[in-house]
Formats: sequence, structure tokens, C-alpha cells
Amino acid sequence: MNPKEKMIYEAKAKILKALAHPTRLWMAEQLGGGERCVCEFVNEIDADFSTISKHLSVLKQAGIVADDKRGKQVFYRLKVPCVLNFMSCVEAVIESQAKAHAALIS
Amino acid sequence: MNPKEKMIYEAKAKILKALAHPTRLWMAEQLGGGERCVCEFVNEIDADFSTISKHLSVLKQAGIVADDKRGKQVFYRLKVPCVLNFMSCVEAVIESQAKAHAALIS
DNA sequence: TTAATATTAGGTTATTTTGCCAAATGAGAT
DNA sequence: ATCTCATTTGGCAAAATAACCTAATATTAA
Repeated sequence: MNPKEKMIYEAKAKILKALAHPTRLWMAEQLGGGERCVCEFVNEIDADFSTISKHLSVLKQAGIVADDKRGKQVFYRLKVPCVLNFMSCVEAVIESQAKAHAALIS
Repeated sequence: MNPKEKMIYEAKAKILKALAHPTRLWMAEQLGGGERCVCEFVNEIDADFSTISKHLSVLKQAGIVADDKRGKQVFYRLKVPCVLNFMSCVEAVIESQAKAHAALIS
């Protein structure tokens, strides 16, 4: 890995890191169904308002979502929907683990 | 998010987190070209042997790679190749950011 | 203008992650 | 059995992350 390559992988990792948190992953999936305002998330996630706002800001900084202030509310939307494609693969990993675990028991 | 849903998202996030590190992401991509022994990574990454070993163990624990000891060497291989599909989307995010940045300048 | 509402920013603390070192393990060679 | 090589493990300090609380900001309503 030369320095330039290293920088590229740091940038890539940053994007995955933004998604690598249960709350943020859930939020991204929710946004797959259309834009949501911050207040909507607050009702559905058991966490402080400021915590939720910060999670959204991480996703925004990573370039995954975009925000749009309308009136008093801020609406977030998925800027790059292809991140939702990650899910099927992630589920495949989980299933493969579950299978290995089951084989170990029997 | 109910408790069960929360557990699922924690499991999913754990897998993404395993990939969300420049070195580990690079390793995963290298394994896309076939199995590699730990010693091969050591020559290409500027980090301590033990650091590299630990990164591989994170990928293994996440269920993304599998290891196979043959003689004195340990070979790692990609267990779930679909993780490589993440790359094109991650690159799309980076490009979308680059475009926005360019627009800001001009 | 003032008050109320929605959201973000700063500060703080607890937890997690990272990376190095040194020691431990495990397999083959002598 | 002993030695050596490839790798893993445990321990530790530094850095990054997460979550909360309180204060600041911005926008609409009164």
C-alpha cells in the first residue's frame, strides 16, 4: 500500500464506518423509504435528541445522506441509495455464521 | 426499534465495522484475488506483525474470512465474496462528494 | 419583541479501538 | 528434545467514538 493508495482506503473506510453503527444503519434503511425529519427518528429511537442529530451528521459528513431545512424542521434523505444493497450481503454473512454455529452444536 | 430489531442491527453493524478500517478493507480486497498467507500481508503493509494478525482476526470473528493453517503458515481466504460488491457503491459516494466539492469551487 | 419549537454545537465522561511491545504457542527442521 | 520460523495473545498507552447534558441557534407563532 503506497501513500496514495492508503489515502483512498482511508476515504473508503470512512464511509463504511459511518454506516457501521446500529442506529445509523437503521436510519439509513429508514431513509430508503423516503425522506424523514429528525423529529420522526426521535420518536422511534430511544436516545437523546442530540445523539440522534449527531448520528445524522456523521452520515451527512460521509456523503451518504443530505439534509434540507424546511421551516423549523430538518429533513434527511438518502443521497446514495446503493448503500442499501449492502444489506443482503451482510445478511448472508450472518446466515453463514449461524450455519457454522449450528453445525458446531449438532 | 424494538429490542429484537436492535439486536439484529447490532449484528449487522458489527460486520460493517469489521470492514470499516483502511487496512482491513484493503486486506479483504486482496483476498478477493485468492487466498493469502499472513506473511504476504506483512510485506505489503507497514505495520507490526501482531497488528496485522489482529486485523485478520477481526475479519475472521466477523465471519468475513476463514483461516487455514498449513505447515508453519496460516492462509486466509474470503468466506463471503459479496463484500467486494460494496466497493462500487463506496466509490459512488466518493465521486458524488468530489462532484459536490468541485461545484462549490467553480 | 418575546416565546416556543426543532435542531445543532460544546463540554464531559465512559467505552472501544488501535497499534506497539514482549511473551506464548505450534509446526517443522536439526 | 531443541531450535527456529510464522503467527497469535496479553498488556498497555494513545486516540477515536458514543452518549448524555446544557447552551446556542434559527424559525415560526403570538
